Amino acid sequence: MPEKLASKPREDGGIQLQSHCPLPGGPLALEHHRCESCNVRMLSICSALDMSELSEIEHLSRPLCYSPRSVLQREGETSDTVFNITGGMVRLSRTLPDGQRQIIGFAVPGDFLGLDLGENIVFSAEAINQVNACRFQRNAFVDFLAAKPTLMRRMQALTASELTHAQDHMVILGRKNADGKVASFLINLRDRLARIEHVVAHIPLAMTRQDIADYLGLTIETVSRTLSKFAKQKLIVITPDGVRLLNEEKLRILGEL
Amino acid sequence: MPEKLASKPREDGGIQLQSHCPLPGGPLALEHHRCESCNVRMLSICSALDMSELSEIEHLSRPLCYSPRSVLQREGETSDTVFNITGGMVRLSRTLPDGQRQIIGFAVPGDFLGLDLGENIVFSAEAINQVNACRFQRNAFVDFLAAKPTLMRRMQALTASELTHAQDHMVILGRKNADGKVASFLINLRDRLARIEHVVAHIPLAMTRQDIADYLGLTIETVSRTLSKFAKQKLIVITPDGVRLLNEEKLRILGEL
DNA sequence: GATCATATTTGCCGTGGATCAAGGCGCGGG
DNA sequence: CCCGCGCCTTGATCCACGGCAAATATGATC
Repeated sequence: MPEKLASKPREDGGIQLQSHCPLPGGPLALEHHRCESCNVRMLSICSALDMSELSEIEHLSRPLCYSPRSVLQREGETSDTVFNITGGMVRLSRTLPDGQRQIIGFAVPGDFLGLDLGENIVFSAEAINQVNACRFQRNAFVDFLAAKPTLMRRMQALTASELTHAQDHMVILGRKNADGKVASFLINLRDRLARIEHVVAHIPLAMTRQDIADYLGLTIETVSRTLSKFAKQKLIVITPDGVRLLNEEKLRILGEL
Repeated sequence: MPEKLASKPREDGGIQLQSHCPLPGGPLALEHHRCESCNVRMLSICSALDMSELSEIEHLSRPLCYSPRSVLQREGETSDTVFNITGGMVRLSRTLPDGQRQIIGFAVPGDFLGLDLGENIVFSAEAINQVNACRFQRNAFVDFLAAKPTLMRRMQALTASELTHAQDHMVILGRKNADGKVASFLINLRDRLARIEHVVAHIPLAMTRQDIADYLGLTIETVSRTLSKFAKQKLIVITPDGVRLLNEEKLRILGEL
């Protein structure tokens, strides 16, 4: 099952909490916002910092903008940077020797890339739509971390929370049928976006059907059929750039098995 | 698919690195070993401690022995303790509302239970065979942690490593067929046990076939059939208490897809 | 050693989701 | 406006794995 690379990503729909950056060709540097007024501060590791620490870390970070389909880090390579995602959506994936892909998660604003603080990259991270991120030199970040116990504690809590989330996903992959997988995907995504934006009526699906399939351990056809079926059952409405949930209760029940 | 609870576990085969404890009925207190001479010290979080810190933590820990099928912690409940596993094997599992079970991992000596440091237990932990563990009061442990940055750093590294391992397992669950799942299970278990004991000729399978199935997202019949097939192909030999790998190379290739 | 309980294996058959194939849709470029 | 290229959908068929049931192995108890 060789990967066919998608070529024209959607640039719409995704969550965007920060300013725009117009051009492709490597990440574009953004003028520095004050961390103080960062919209994802309380969602990210930075919530552990007080105002003075915040201005310290501001000097360590480089706010960047990644265009759709650009790569933040590539599995198997090494990297000396870590990221704090502040806008857009990032696809995190691993590839099997035979080319099959498993998407292990979608990073949204507030998420941190590089929790393991090691130089070896174990999963790829690609911008799905326009992505804003604060980039840090890993060494500088580690040093800063060593000097700020509350931040270290926050990193630990975040990593543990990611671990729990990974376990949730194991349950989905190992024990749910196609309906259950797609239903819980929609519900989970809704809940996640609700923590960031507060508009939940419409769920933008910035990722492709193939991405969803690779996330849920299904094929693109099964994802498409299942969504069509849900639409036929009046559980959702499929729009050009996402879905609207009509019967969240029923979806939640479906998602339980 | 209601769970039928196994009733008579094997008490053999599993890894045992610490002393024996004869009786069931709640965990049995063990005389305290010196942490200094603990056989899993360098595998566990304790590797971050120097001799003086080691004797400090020794006073916080209670070495216990759990009999097969006893429960260290139960999903959905709360707990004020955390564990360092020093002997035996522990089954970590989650249960879906409809009773289906997903085993999210098998803890072996050196592994830590309670990485999230929260009071809510998100997965059950049950002794598969006789298990030895050092138990800590969570509050006391957290306080100790706050005073020992190197230990905190070690916890973080361990949590991140668990996260990576969880991602590996997502790939297995989402993208591998039955042969690939069973083959990588055997190879991974072998590699893991090799880090602890150094005898690798024979892999003891302390867990039941049902456990393996619930770990790999398969049914017990498929696990059994696959193992039989591997045996017929001379890749393994099935013994009463485990398997012996005959053709590790071929298994490794099978495990790649 | 006989009995019993549970775990495991094996055969048979059904099905959910994969695979193969054929359009349809949306969008950017000429 | 038309064309071409991906993405998405839908239908038809296949097959790996699940579900069921019966046979067998293992180990515990008396």
